[in-house]
Amino acid sequence: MEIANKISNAVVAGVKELYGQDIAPESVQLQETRPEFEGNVTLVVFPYVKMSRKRPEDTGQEIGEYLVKQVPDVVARFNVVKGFLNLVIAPAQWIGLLEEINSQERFGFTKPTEESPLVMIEYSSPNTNKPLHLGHVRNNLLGWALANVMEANGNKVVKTNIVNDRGIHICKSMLAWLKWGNGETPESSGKKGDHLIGDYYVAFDKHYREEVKELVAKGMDEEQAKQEAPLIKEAHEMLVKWEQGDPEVRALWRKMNEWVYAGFDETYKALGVGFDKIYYESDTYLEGKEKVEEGLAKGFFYRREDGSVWADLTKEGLDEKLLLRSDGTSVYMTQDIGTAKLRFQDFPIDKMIYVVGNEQNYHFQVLSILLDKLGFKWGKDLVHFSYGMVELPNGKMKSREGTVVDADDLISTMIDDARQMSADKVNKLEDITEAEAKEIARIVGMGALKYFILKVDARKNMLFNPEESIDFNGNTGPFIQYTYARIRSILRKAEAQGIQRPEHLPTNAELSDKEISLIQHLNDFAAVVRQAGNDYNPSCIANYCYELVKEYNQFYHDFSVLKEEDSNKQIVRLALSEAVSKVVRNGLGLLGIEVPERM
RNA sequence: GCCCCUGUAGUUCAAUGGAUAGAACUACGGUUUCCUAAACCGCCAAUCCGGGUUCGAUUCCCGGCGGGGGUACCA
Repeated sequence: MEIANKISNAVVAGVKELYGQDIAPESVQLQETRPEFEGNVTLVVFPYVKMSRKRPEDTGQEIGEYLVKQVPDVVARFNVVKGFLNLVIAPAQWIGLLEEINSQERFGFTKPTEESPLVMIEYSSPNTNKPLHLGHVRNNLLGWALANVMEANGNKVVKTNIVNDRGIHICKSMLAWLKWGNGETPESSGKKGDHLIGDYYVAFDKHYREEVKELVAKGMDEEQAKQEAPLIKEAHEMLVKWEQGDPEVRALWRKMNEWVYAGFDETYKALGVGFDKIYYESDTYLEGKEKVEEGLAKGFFYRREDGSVWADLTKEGLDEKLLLRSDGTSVYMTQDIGTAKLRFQDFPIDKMIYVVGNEQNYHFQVLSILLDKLGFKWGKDLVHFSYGMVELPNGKMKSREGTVVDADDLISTMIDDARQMSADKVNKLEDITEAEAKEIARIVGMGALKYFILKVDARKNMLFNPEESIDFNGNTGPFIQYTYARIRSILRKAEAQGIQRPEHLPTNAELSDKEISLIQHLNDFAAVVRQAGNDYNPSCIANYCYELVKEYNQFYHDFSVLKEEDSNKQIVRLALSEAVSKVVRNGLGLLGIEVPERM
């Protein structure tokens, strides 16, 4: 960055002196020089041809001459190809840059201060009637990664989760459990609590559909049958009892939710995600109603004849939106308003980020307007971090059709596969304990899963094929982890041999083009972290880590570190290796991917 | 119908408006006396179609076509 700044400023001065025009330093377009040309940094000169009124080649020549004259310690020499001015940077600059990268443990990160804005990130937000699936996994990994990225960009971050713990869906599970459960518990069955509840949800649906089918066979039309089926009526009665605070229903609800939470906690732990503050819908939905009444009193909303409450957003180019049903019960929007109220009471939020799938884009557009009207200062600029769906080869995941990829199954499969993979390797580590092997399999298996999901642009839908297991070779987490482990091995051996990297690198050390290019890429890390924060998109970090490691790997076969005779070169290579391992560790760390010291 | 997102090798993914659009997987062929072969190298292969803006468009704008999502008492 430092080098780019120096060049940018010099170009600004040059354009001023040569052509008498003022340009902004940020507008200067610099890029890495293509390997087929001599140079390290390339200035795109097309923007200046209008000012110079000369051919691109001549313009480049003039600017190049100016740079060599004015900043000789930075720009050693140059050449011009078409409209591209290729600059050769003085080697000492690169050494200085490498030294700087190595001197900072958290290179590229900005530390939050007391004055930093407080960003709250909501993610995960599960329903308590079924276990987590692959879609939730994407949500959780993105939420966690984004929280890390925001923090690395100098924000104070509060991670939060809103648990949808009430509603008709939970009543369905409860009812099924009462009818067919025979008192089954997680302990008695050996099932994880969330899976147990999920099974009863499925059981409800199965019996319910049978009932509907019977009614239809008797001549009732399908819509009516869906309303009239005894099971659904019973579930509704249970929901009413719940709302009335019926002790028995509430006790059962509490018990079964506890089972689910215990199950979720296991999954969260395996995924390596967590929260600073958890909200429950059962606590927030009444707050939402209150807030809506308040808005009604202030004239933001209106009540229809049937008693339902609406927001008219036609002026904003949207539709009218229901806020309270005619029977007075709350809807999704109401609950989100209530949750916002509690959150604002609990924290001085400057910015709110909701990690929620893109199927709810419209919902958040509306929520933003409503919160703004209701006086939440961050409402207008709330961020809906809208990520794409995970699709299966035959379409979307649908729990009713049994086409869901269960999170727990997927996690254990990945870890088992990683274990299998290392067992198959010819050169597997010998002096390894069982516990260590297990831990490595966990890190690698989870690394493969997390990277697979996080490398994809969050906004886009992505495809997961359950038939093909997630790869461990190529553009994958394990590939990066493996390189990291090898570098660590080199560093351990260097230390054992008493080879030390001095604080200041030898300024006269020679650098190859590839080494310079690697330093440039290391330096890019800071910009990538910033970009991830600005775009709310962690995927660029994943792809960056891959590129960096791939480049290092190519080196690895070209040069030796420990066997290099020239001590200056050896020290530089050691420093490079150390920098790569550090940047990769920090980069993957932002994504929630761990690195093994050996594998 | 209306609104939003999206379209890149056989497949899964990249590419601040910049030079010859990159990887990976798959197929085939090489490379271990050498810091961990979960590696490296080689080879085949793509911007949905038509306009526009620009010195320059996968990228921005308009129009088609294809895919996904949303659309007022589900969450």
